[in-house]
Amino acid sequence: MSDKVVTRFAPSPTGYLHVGGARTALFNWLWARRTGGTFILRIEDTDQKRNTPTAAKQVMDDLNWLGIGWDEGPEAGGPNGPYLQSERRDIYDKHIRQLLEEKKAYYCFDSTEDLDALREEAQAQTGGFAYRRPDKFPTAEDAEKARAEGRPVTVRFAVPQDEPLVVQDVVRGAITFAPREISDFIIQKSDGFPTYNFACVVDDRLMKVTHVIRGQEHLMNTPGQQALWRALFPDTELPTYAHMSVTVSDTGGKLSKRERPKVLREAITQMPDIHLDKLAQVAGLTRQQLDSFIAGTTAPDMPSIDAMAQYLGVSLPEINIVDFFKSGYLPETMVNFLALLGWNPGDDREIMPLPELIDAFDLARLTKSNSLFDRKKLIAFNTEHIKMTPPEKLREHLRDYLKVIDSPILKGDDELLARLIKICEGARTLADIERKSRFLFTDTVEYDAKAVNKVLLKGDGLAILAIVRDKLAAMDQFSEEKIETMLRTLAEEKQLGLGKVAQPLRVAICGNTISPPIFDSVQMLGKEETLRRIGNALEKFRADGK
RNA sequence: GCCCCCAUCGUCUAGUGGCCUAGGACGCCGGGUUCUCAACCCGGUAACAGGGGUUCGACUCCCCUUGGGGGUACCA
Repeated sequence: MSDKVVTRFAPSPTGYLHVGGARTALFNWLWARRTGGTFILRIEDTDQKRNTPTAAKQVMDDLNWLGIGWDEGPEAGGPNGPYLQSERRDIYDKHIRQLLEEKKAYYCFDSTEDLDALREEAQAQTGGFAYRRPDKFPTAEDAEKARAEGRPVTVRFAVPQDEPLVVQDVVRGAITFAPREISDFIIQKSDGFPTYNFACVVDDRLMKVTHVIRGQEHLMNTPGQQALWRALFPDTELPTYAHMSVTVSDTGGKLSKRERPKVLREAITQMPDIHLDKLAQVAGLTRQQLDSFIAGTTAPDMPSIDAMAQYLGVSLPEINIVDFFKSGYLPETMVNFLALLGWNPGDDREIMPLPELIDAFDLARLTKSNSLFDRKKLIAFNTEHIKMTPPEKLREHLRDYLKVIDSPILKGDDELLARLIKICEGARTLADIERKSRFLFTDTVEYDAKAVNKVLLKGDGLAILAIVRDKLAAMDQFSEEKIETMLRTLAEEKQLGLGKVAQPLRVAICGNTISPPIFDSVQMLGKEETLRRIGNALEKFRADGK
């Protein structure tokens, strides 16, 4: 088969794109790029209960941030659209009718309670459940009657029972399933929508998908889907399947969206003196909603969670792709890191720019076993990527980051951002740069008690600070070189390490012991503001200390 | 319960029967550099889950046990 490769990412739009989904999207995308093929984005919105109206947009935003663009799909269009399954109802209906006519599918009128009872019974007997196919299929008239009586009408696919179902998988080889293990599954729900297992097969065929790359959680669906494919499209070739390993969290269990609310809830429970009314207000929740969240019965939406975490100073594990964005990771880092979860180039390369990644990617090198998402290693990757990203590009990333967290540094122009990047060399995340430099853009200094105590109150930090103030005041040229010379000379004169001189000054101007190099920090703050802050500090802590 | 998948340092992994006294990366530990945080430099620690086979020879092949993961929906 020499046809062009076609892959697809088919998320159900239930919320933000999380790392697992991003990895699936990435592998499909990489394979399409590697082979010069097509990458399709298809939105699987067949569950009316679960879909939120903005979720598809959120997923697309996240993919775009990662740089994973689709050749066909929503917004991009394409010859095999529409790409929202909710807009393809007539297509599914047609194929359902075909199966019904060919007696390859049949109507069912069971209620939820009926099915529960059947399952319970099967559980007790054999341990496995397979829907018992009726000897005679209900007719269309029967279905009409049932509908009129208000009973639920679904359609099930009659899974062929004559031979074992063998799935050929790129990563796992041949996997054999006994046909009786595969139940006659529902292909059309009582609300008329197709189920995932059905829509997926129809669309993969109609969209000419050649490679289905997805998580291991879909492995058990595959024999049924393949049987359906053969029933629907005899004499056509099945796509190639690759079931990737799953990624689990390093905080314990499964990498799940529920982790963030969980961590926050635990943090709240452990804080003895929290003003809960204030917290509710910060989160934009009623007190009742907050109590319900703390009790573990509900989880508020993401902005509320974020707001509370920020207010309480709790850092939550990043799960969604936007979380990583907001934590100051570069998209290049995420792509590189995610690619290496369940795949490797076969040599010792790890930090790889995108073109290299694409060039090296190969489905044949997918890993079989599950992997843990190691945030420590992610940070190391980000540090490397920050180092190797060209300054202009990094500046764009920084500006995007500042926007998303709404930082006061946003006021700075390009030249200034470029300088911050330069003097914050070695930063691990964009958040490092922001945190360090923020003091340059705020009017008031928030003093960190520990830093003040250690650097200003203990020893003669204040005395040195006073001298530094006078020396700075006397300078007519306020360049970082002059400032450096002055501070070094002073340290030498006093027979002190530079730290003894620099640290009091640092705490005075930024409130803690962390900032960009002191000479740059002072110069950028400016003479007037630096002197003002030193003055404030002297006044405040001389009084306090005595 | 039943079905399916997986199993090398703490973590991600290389390894496709002899090249393995098991390699790399992150972490961790020790040392160096340093105005803070980082970054950087040098060194070190650490793994083939257990038991049976097959073979002249098993990390590599087979079986069992154990452990982990997934599925078992009118969710995808």
